[in-house]
Amino acid sequence: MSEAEGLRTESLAHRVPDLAALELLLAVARLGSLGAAAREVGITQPAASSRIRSMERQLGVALVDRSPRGSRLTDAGALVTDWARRVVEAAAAFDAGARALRDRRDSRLRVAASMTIAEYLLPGWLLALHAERPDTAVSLLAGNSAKVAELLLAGEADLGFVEGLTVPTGLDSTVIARDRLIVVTAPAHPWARRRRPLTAAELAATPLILRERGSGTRQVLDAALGGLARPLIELSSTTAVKASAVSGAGPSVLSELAVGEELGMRRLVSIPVEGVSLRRDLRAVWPTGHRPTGPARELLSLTRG
Amino acid sequence: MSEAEGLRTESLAHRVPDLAALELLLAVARLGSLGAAAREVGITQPAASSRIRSMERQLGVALVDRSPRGSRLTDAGALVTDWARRVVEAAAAFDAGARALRDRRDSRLRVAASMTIAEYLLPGWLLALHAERPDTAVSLLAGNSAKVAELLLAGEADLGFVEGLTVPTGLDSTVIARDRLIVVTAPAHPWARRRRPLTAAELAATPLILRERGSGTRQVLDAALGGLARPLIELSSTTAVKASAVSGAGPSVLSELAVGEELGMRRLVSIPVEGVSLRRDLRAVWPTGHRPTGPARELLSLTRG
DNA sequence: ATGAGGGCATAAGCTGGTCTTATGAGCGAG
DNA sequence: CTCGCTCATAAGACCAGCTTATGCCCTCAT
Repeated sequence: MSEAEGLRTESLAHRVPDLAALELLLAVARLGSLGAAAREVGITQPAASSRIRSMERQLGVALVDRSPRGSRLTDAGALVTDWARRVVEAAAAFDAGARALRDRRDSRLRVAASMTIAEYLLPGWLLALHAERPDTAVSLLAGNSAKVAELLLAGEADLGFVEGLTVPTGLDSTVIARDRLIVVTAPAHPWARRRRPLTAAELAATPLILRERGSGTRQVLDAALGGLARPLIELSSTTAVKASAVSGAGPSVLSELAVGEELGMRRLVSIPVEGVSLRRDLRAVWPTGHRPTGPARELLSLTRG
Repeated sequence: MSEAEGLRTESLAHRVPDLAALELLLAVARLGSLGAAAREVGITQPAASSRIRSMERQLGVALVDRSPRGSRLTDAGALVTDWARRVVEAAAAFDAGARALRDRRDSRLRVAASMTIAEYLLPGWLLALHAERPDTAVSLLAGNSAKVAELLLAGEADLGFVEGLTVPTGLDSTVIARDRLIVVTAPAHPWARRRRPLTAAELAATPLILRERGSGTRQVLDAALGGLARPLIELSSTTAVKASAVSGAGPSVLSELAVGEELGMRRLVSIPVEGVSLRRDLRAVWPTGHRPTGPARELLSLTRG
């Protein structure tokens, strides 16, 4: 309670309305009425009125034009609503993922996935599946390729997703997407100012921030360079690798799935490379002969395109 | 209070921990200790302990392994944390945008931007700027190209961003990115099953869901088709157009910036087109002769790559 | 013209969640 | 063996946000 606390940069949570308020705002935008929005989210009209008002106070911006025949977003409100939609979508993905982690047993569809896929792609697929088949309970187990294969072969999972180069024996597969590994550095790194692409030899000769051996990402890189990748540090999660690269510890090689956000915000920059193929296939896998049916087939069809 | 209410699908806000809890989880992941994380976010250790515990109850998943010498994430916890990070990042973008809307006057940098750029790109740039120059207050005014030009020429904005085909007279500009308009439909639309690309003539002959005339998107499309785009409906926001297209009302033409999420989740599919260039430049603009300096130059350098 | 109905705002009171302080217990290092 | 770090538990205070009960404004239809 000291005075000094007043000077701290208050956390996001104090500056950003909570999810209930953001959902309410989206409902107001869609329905054009505070009362109707209140009904939709299951609160009373005065509660909605007060919530929107306190959100406007918090943001310091008028969001809705109230009139005796409804409420419309102001220009600023429309913009805020669009940004709010992205927060709510991220929360929906979080929810879809968390449900799948919880619904361990007795699920109609048990999925095993590699970390990168579980992290970046699966929540979206689960949302899409939920939109089409709201009552399909899905459970998720995450692990490396070997673990995914083991679960499938033991009958403890119905459908798997892997990102390595090889398909584990005993499994059939189909390619559902392609991924590309890219070389990234912090913007301050000398490589960021190169005018010519990096050569494979240069890449192989430079110590890199890498995932541990055995990860799908590392496998692909080692294969592309002929088993030569030199680690500067080895870290056990993609997130740790990214954080290290952003902080300028050195160059790294990461899936473009993992670094989209960082590239967009220029926390990392992509370095062109020539003479080496860093593409890899993302595959759905299942025990040989047991073509996916039912919910598994449904999910699979959502992932292809 | 009827019993039936217990059966309603509870809203996201009831199933997703609030932002403060998610930030706390990220701090625990980074620091490896509940107490240290508590200090970082400015609460006491028991509060952090209880918050994490109730989050675990809410999600039905154990997130951290507690030990007398620290706390580490479980496997499921690591996954949840990665999903949480995306929610927090979306919230940070929301916050950056909202601050810019609020800080109207007396800002060191006044930005005017077209809707699409304000909606999809600017929050990320503002976050990056804030990371490098935490004390730069930025204000944002959104409008169409004409409005942006007007603000710049009246000296009410320091830097503008537009997405149209032409640069308004009296302004200098530089291309900061390229955008592409793509033809999209709901997955059920016949076009989604075509094997050959759409021709320009087919596109011009088909009524489309479009933004109103005068929007940057519409300008580009009209120019590419020779002024011929036929509207099925005209809507005044990108969001409304997307919603209409997702619902299957018909094909639409939208910026790839706007539909990334929808394509990823297969709520929309992209239809290849031949014989027509739907690329457009995104430009930073400023009054002729007044090259951006100071914060404006800083922001500009973040947007280029 | 006049009432019905939908829209929003305000006031008062309750409730529940979440924080704080205070304390205890496990483990490791000096 | 004790200090220092970890986390857990208990008790009480506090505050935010909800509901219920109103009232006013505007529009539309009778």
